[in-house]
Amino acid sequence: MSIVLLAKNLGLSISTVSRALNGYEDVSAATRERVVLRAKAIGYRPNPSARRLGAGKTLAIGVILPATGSTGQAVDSMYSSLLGGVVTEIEPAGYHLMASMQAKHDAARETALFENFIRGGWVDGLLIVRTRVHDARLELARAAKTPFVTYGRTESDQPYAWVDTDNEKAFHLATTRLLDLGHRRIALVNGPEEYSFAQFRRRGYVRALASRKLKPDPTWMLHGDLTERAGHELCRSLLIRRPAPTAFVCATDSMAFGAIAACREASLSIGSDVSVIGYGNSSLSAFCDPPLTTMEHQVFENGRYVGRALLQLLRKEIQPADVHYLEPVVLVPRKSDGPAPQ
Amino acid sequence: MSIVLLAKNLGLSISTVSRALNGYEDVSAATRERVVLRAKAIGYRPNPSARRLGAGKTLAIGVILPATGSTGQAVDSMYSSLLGGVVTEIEPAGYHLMASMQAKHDAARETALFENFIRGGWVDGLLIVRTRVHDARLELARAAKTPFVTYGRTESDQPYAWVDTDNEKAFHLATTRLLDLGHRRIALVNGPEEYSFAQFRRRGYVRALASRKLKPDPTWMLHGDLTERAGHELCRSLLIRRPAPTAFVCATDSMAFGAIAACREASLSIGSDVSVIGYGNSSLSAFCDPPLTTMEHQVFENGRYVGRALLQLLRKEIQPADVHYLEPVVLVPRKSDGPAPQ
DNA sequence: TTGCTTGACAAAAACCTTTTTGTCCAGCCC
DNA sequence: GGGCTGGACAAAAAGGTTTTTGTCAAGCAA
Repeated sequence: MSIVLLAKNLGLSISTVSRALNGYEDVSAATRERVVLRAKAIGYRPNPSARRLGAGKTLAIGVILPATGSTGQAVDSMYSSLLGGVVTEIEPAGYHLMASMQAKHDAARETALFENFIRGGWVDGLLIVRTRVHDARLELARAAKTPFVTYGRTESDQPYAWVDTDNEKAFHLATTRLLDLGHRRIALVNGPEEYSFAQFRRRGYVRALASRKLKPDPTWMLHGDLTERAGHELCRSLLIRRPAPTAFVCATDSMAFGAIAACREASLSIGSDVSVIGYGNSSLSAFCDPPLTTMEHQVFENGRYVGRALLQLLRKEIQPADVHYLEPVVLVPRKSDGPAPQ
Repeated sequence: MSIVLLAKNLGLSISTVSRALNGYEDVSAATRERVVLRAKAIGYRPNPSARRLGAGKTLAIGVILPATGSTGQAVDSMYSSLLGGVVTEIEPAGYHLMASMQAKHDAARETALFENFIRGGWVDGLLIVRTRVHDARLELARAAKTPFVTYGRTESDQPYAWVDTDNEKAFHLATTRLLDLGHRRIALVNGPEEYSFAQFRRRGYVRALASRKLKPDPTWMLHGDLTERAGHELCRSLLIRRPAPTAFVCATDSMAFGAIAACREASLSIGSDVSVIGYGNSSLSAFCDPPLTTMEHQVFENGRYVGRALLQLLRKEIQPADVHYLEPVVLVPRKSDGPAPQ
């Protein structure tokens, strides 16, 4: 059921049918309606491949998800929500999501995948997630003139479109809360240093300490994978020091659960002997014991923002510099933190 | 950098260049090598859109992920691993993954998405996940002559390609373990009845009870979403009965965590007063308190199997009936279960 | 020599749109 | 009446491959 048949069926030319369906102005309202109705009636759907070739657009947005976990085979569930938001916005506009995955710490493959996506002409736009402090992907995308939005900021001398959560504010908030509870020995169980979110979080933590005239101790600011395992090990390594920390601010809920496990092994009571704050408000955080004090942000809504921004960039309605959305974060107080032990 | 330029550059015809790059036999080895080398040298990449139109293939595999969670915005993290496995296999073959998402309980949208994917010619093959007992998607895919592999089985009068975990065996195993520990009042905290995996799990549970001459009580076989919240509520509703269950077999680790929370609220000690077994061996299950006894299966590897099967189906090397892979499941004993209280 | 096969390459068709350019006619102004 | 404008549609080009069909010379048998 090609456009040729539809045109023949209507007694019109191919071009008129095409223009009618694509909303051009140089086709009369009566004709347009006739075309649209008949197309629907006989179930005509334009062939995406031909449409892509003809229009020079792929109608696809590319995203490469970073695999994490000890086996390098899992994906942070946060990205599911993010992509859900993106899809919600782009699908009504006829765009689809082309997803790939990238093993952990495999820079060569990462670049190859990226090159393939953008230079190979697979996608019209890109979503770049888990930005690094210095992120080569931006240069690649720019060189290929492929519009993109990053989820997370990075250091760049040129304007770029980004959506991010206020990591610095979040960790300032969490650390301040612990300070207010009387804690003075607060450890930071952070994500990998290379990622910019980790830098922002550290900055928030340091700023909060500094505002109380406390000097941050670098040996209490540790980095690791965003996993329970890493949280567990980092926390354990901190707990054997003397004096030991009385509180932990963790980069993710997963890390916090690992940290809690380590505290428990050290026979510390969570929420009284030691305080732990997570990040992400995972579905589990309300049901664990004790319920986890954590930071919530609206990942799905951020995804929608990203999707809208991508569409507008593709339509050249806005410039990359116009997309700077910093989402506020709220603290969800539960029971995993409490007054510092005296 | 089109194939025209490359051909001109080589002094060959377009067709010879195309056939050389695509491994046809009617081009001499010397010429082929020359073409491949030059293509690499000048960075020629075939335009995917043109290739798709020319060959009548999209080089894409479609998958529609089921959104879950109370907000309907999250995706079971299991699918990340599954898709990781799929991507690992199909990308070297030049295929990409086109992903969409589907809100919970939105049958109309589900069908529309599916129709669009297959009738609209967006993909060459499909991965159908979270199969229902009666699943209309199979008919749609068959009608459109789109090859597909299901993850999970379903009731169908025609052969179809499926990959599944041995849910029945898994729950037989878990239930038997609890029976061996002396439990007699074992509740099943299952997923939504419409999904076939829930049926298999119930069957395994029932079979295990029957093999000990125990009559399964339907009011102890509950269904709910695969979330902590649902696990929590279902378990709570069971605990207020008299006599109350002494053990819970749960459809996912998430449900198990919810169940554990409910038990704790009832002041029951997990692993002694009451036993809980999960499913999935989530990364958290080893770090919670007590560590969760659960069932492990190799989702990533299953994804690889799915990917390979899809490629072979697309190449018509095998028939759907040749793809019947039932993955065994292993129990990971930890501390959330123990001897029945007397 | 003729006719057939085969190997290696080339020409052209096909894939199905979108976009650009062209046509034609009615209406209008001077 | 000549020339211009604009509305509505049509013709043709463009997009870059793959696939089908065609060509031509070399090799070989009868």
